[in-house]
Amino acid sequence: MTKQRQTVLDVIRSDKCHHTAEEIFTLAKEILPGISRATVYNNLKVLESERLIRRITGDGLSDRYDGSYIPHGHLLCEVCGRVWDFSIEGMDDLIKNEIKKPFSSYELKVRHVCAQCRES
Amino acid sequence: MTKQRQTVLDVIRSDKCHHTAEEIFTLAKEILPGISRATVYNNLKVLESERLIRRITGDGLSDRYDGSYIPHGHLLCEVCGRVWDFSIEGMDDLIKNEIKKPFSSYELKVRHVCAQCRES
DNA sequence: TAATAAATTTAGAATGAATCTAAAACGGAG
DNA sequence: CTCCGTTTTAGATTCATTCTAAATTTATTA
Repeated sequence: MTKQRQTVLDVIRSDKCHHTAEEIFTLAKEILPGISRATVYNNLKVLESERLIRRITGDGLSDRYDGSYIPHGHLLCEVCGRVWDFSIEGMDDLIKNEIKKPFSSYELKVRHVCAQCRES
Repeated sequence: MTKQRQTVLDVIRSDKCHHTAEEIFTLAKEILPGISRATVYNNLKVLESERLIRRITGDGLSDRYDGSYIPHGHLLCEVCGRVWDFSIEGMDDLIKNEIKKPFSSYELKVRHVCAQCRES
């Protein structure tokens, strides 16, 4: 665990909101001014493979990163791209019953327009 | 409905498999050799907005397009990117009960490695 | 602690899917 | 047929992400 990797993890964990790689890069630079974009991307991959973070695919917008491991749904604003969590109890069983095969992960993404974007 | 738009729709509907934009472009060129990549992308957007097709976001790989409107889950191979359908009865109610807000669409994506990719 | 091997970092170049541009072609209403 | 808005086209552009190769850091072993 290098100081760069720890910083990336700290940034992701320091906020309920789910940041993009670019936002994480900007925030990490405030702590380690010399950090490179490639290092952020490298570490996002490593941390994801260690299951310390989870990538939320952006549906055309940038991907975002989630520091929580508890399975949950994502409510994605189609306009600004921000993501909120919601619980999805029983989803695991629903999937197991349907596909009857091993699977590595799943994601439930619900698209809407958030209150803030609806106003403007 | 131009002949280009009809061709794109025909290509998407002519196969159970869910093609990428590039594959649709290649297949459309066999029917209309002069068709341009931009036209394929334009029409994919138009057809999606008319709810005649649905975009399946590729999770890092290319997006794919689905000619079916019936809500269903997608089983995505992490290696080759191909997508299979499965049914998700009761999902609509599950989401409505959880988020209690209007939403425009949702997608359940399950990731695995398909039999073919597991072999090689 | 020194020597060596392995992993990580860095800046910038490269990739590739998707979008944009502006000019040309098309299509439908009258 | 004529006009005007829409669509098409080729190619340039964008932008997130990945790759590269050299330099640095970290870990291992002596």
